[in-house]
Amino acid sequence: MNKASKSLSTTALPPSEFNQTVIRWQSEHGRNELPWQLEQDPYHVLVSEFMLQQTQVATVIPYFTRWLHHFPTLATLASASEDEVLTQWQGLGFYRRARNLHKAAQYLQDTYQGQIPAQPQLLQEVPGIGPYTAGAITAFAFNQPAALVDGNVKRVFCRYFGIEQVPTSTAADKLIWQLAESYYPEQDNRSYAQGLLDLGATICTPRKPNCISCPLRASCYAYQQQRVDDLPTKPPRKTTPTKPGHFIWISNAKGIFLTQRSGDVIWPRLWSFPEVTEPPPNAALHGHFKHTFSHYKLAAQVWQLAHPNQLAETLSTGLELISWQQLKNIALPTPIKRYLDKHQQNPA
DNA sequence: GATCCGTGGGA
DNA sequence: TTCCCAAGGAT
Repeated sequence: MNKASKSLSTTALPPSEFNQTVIRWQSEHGRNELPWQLEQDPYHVLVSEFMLQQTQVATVIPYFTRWLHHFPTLATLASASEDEVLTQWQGLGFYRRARNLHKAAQYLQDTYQGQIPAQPQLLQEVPGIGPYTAGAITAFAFNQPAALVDGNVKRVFCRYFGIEQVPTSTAADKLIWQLAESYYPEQDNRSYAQGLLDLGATICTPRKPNCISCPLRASCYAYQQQRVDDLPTKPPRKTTPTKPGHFIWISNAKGIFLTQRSGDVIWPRLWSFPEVTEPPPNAALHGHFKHTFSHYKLAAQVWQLAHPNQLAETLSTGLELISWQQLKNIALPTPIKRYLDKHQQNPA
């Protein structure tokens, strides 16, 4: 017995009873009609898993539906342009996921003739697929045995097994993955994996879990010890800084001058007002907006200039005049899109 | 190991 | 208003 497992719950069910309990509960109370569950198409699972990375189901659903309409197959996605991909992703956030999904489709076309492998170690070679997504695709697309650990699994396991370490720590991550490897079933892993996620999303929630409806409560460490509100252990919270930002508004009757951002900044490869480090001299304030990211807040000021040549030499990227009509066909960050919607009526 | 990367909804 | 956090991965 290793050090980590010594302090774990001694009332936990053995794997076979645990996973059968989860499977039975899933068939009765789990989610079985999500859009990516309707047809057992590995491409649908692939797309959904990329979109669901750090993003809630309700947010993903409309994006997923539109995506399949626009890119119905892996081949259509692989042959699409990056701009087209980003336009379909705009507003969903974490835009690297979109570029990774695009690269993944091309990789799968080139390497496997468009077939998605059913083995986690092969899947992890695919751009944008890490340990969780590899297990998820194996389970959900192919109903094959594999472990998977996401935020739901971490929360359920921390409570059920009495894991005290902060779930984002390396120690907890290693322990939870070891448990996940020990507990998945050889048969019916799709229902088991879905059941774990469903439990975490609908019963074993971060706040006010509905323990009375949980099929695992009788053998759950946190429930028995009345420590459901203590586990998983909260990490120390950090304050997010507020950063100033300066954007430039240059418009005329035809359209507005925008720039496509570089690939290694926030909003990579999306279009926005040109951004500068300092307000330009003699510029009038056109407006302002605030926006909250995952790790900082942006307090933006938008400065108005009459002509693009007032700015050209201070910018690293080129300006393009985007017609007012074309705005709906390019990928815009949400606050830029919002600002444009607000000011486009009187664009002067 | 720590940081970066979006956005929206709920309490 | 503020804070939390969601089917994580890459660097």
